[in-house]
Amino acid sequence: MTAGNADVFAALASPVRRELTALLLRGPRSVNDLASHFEMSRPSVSEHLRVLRDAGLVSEERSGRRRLYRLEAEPLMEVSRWLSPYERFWRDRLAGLRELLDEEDGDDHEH
Amino acid sequence: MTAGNADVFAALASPVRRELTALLLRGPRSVNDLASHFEMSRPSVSEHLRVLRDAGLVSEERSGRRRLYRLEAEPLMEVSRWLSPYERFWRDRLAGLRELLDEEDGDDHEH
DNA sequence: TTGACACGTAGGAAATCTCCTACCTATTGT
DNA sequence: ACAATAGGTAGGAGATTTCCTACGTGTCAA
Repeated sequence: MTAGNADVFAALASPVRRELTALLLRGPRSVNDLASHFEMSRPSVSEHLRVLRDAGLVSEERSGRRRLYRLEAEPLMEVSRWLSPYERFWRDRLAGLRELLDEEDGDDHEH
Repeated sequence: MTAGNADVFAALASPVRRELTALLLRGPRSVNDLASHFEMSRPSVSEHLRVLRDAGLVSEERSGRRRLYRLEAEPLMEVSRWLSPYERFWRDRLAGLRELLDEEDGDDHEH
């Protein structure tokens, strides 16, 4: 029961929390370690970690007087599964664009 | 300059807005069409569309007195790019797990 | 045992989000 | 021209987020 109820997208909506997950990608870290990368107070970082934990994105392991936070894969896989129909969508879009560029030599393209 | 400044993750944080993008995956739709799928008032849907637009996730095309909203691929590709290092991460996790299951026949597994 | 350390929680202020009901403009059909 | 349609905007209420400073608890080291 590691809890994975709360909204993963909402958890990832905060840049701070995305930064936290990026740090945890390199391996488990303690709260102070994580907090040292931010201007924010340590308790605020703790609160962000709580949100990530409620979304199941991280788990904590008590190790002495420290707690190691560890990234969990499942919710991220969920995001990936959510994304996949859109992936198909943009592949079609790009295929269409490429087709158009191949047959015409138009010169009125943005980007 | 279709605008893509605002935070894509924040835009996708709302279930309503994810539902809107899902609807738009099937093709461009007018605001009333979209709004008919929700309990919410039409102006509220308009506001959600504005958030999606600010994130570049949708664009609008004026067609007579209606406006067709259309899903845009780029911000979703951005999400996919953000996700890819994590994809590698969970592949490693799953590989490690499989390895472990192959060599041991342990019986003390959660989940 | 006692002080220092690591961390969570409480409570609150300020900002932001989400929804509403008016209300306004633009376009279409008659 | 006029009524109906489509949809954006204003302003505001209530909920939620995000940050802070205290403060409490558990653990280690001397």
